[in-house]
Amino acid sequence: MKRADKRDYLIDVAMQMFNRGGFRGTGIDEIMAETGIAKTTLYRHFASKDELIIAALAKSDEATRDELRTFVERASNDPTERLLATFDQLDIWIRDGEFKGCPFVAAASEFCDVNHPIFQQVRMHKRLYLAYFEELVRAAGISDPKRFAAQILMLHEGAVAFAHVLGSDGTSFAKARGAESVASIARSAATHLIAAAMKTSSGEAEIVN
Amino acid sequence: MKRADKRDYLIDVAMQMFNRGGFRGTGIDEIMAETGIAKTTLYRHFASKDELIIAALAKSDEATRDELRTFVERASNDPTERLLATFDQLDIWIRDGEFKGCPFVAAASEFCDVNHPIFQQVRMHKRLYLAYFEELVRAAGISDPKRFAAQILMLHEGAVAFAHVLGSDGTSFAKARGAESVASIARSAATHLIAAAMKTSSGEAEIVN
DNA sequence: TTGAATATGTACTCGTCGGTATCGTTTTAC
DNA sequence: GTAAAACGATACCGACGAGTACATATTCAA
Repeated sequence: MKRADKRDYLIDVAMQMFNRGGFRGTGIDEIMAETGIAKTTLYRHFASKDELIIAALAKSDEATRDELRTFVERASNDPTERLLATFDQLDIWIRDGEFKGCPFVAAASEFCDVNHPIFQQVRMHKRLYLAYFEELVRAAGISDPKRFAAQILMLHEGAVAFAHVLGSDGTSFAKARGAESVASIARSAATHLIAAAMKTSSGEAEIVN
Repeated sequence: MKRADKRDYLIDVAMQMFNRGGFRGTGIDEIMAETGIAKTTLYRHFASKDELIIAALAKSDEATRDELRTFVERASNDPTERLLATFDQLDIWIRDGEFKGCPFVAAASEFCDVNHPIFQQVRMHKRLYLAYFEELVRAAGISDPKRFAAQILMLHEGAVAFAHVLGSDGTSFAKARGAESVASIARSAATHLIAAAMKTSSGEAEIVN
């Protein structure tokens, strides 16, 4: 394995383990054991555990945003449908057996000092996510796209937290109510929000609460 | 200070510190230093740190649900207004300088094994929260209250995560857009959802996505 | 007042975890 | 083919954190 590949492999495995066991909860030694890469080598690639975490989050940020983007572009050409498609992708993520909530939110909880570089990394990720939503909202011709994008993001984050704690599959909620997934419930909420937003932006400016 | 009071004081201070510095991030020694209570005494009250955490979460669960309940009951008699009032209380919480995201969600991230008693405690808390929302939704005469309550809870959780990472005050979002708070944006979304739900439940059963 | 329960303080154990040092081996680049 | 860089293994360090032991002081009930 080439040097660069080794670095990438390290990042990938580490991210997976952080997801499963938390950031503070996953030790360097465990990452060593799992990857089969020596500690010395690890520390030649990353100056510290924190830097490994940051690198892992950075790569994950890129990857998830890319995936979302391509998923949305393939889903439809209609801007409104595209906005809704983000919930379909969310659904896939949540249903996937590895789902353990949003690792970025988890990182923000574990490294809760706002000035900590890891927290900053998380903030950057969410800003970019929000910016992408804003782009989609703008394309759909909805007024006050910043605000509406925030609402959509909230629905996403909420669905993730909900599914994480209450269980996406079976445990407590989903099973009780047919087979409707958490993400699809969020999607349905988004549908109503979009309908309402379309109505107000097509007519006169209207104040709703 | 009486024994029981000491226990309570311990729990309160610990919870505050967990909020600020995370659960794993806050050491027993720091709690000692902050409370002025000796380690021996602490361990006479709680068998382990985990039990202290569980006790702290349990008390916080009671307290927050009680606060919400009384806030809502004082806010209005109209069931719909009551549902919306939950967002006003959310607003107060988020704006409060101590806000660091939801400690329950943080706990679920840090103790991410689903069978861990701390995770279970978190799950229980969210179930109770959800049940209360369901109660409010039912009172408002909205159909499929379980589902709708889930949507409201998602909006809440989403607003909390959003404000935690992106900053409720100033940092990146709120300041840019006038003085509108994250919670009030979520509230506005809830308004639209309620309006849509009222419309469909007053007429014929209607399938919306 | 006296005895039992409870508190304090300090010092200690013991495991873990992040990070380093050393040294011999393998790979890569030219 | 050879030098330089990268890798692996193992042992190690220092810090910290959870939890205990123990000897002393304080409260409180009978």
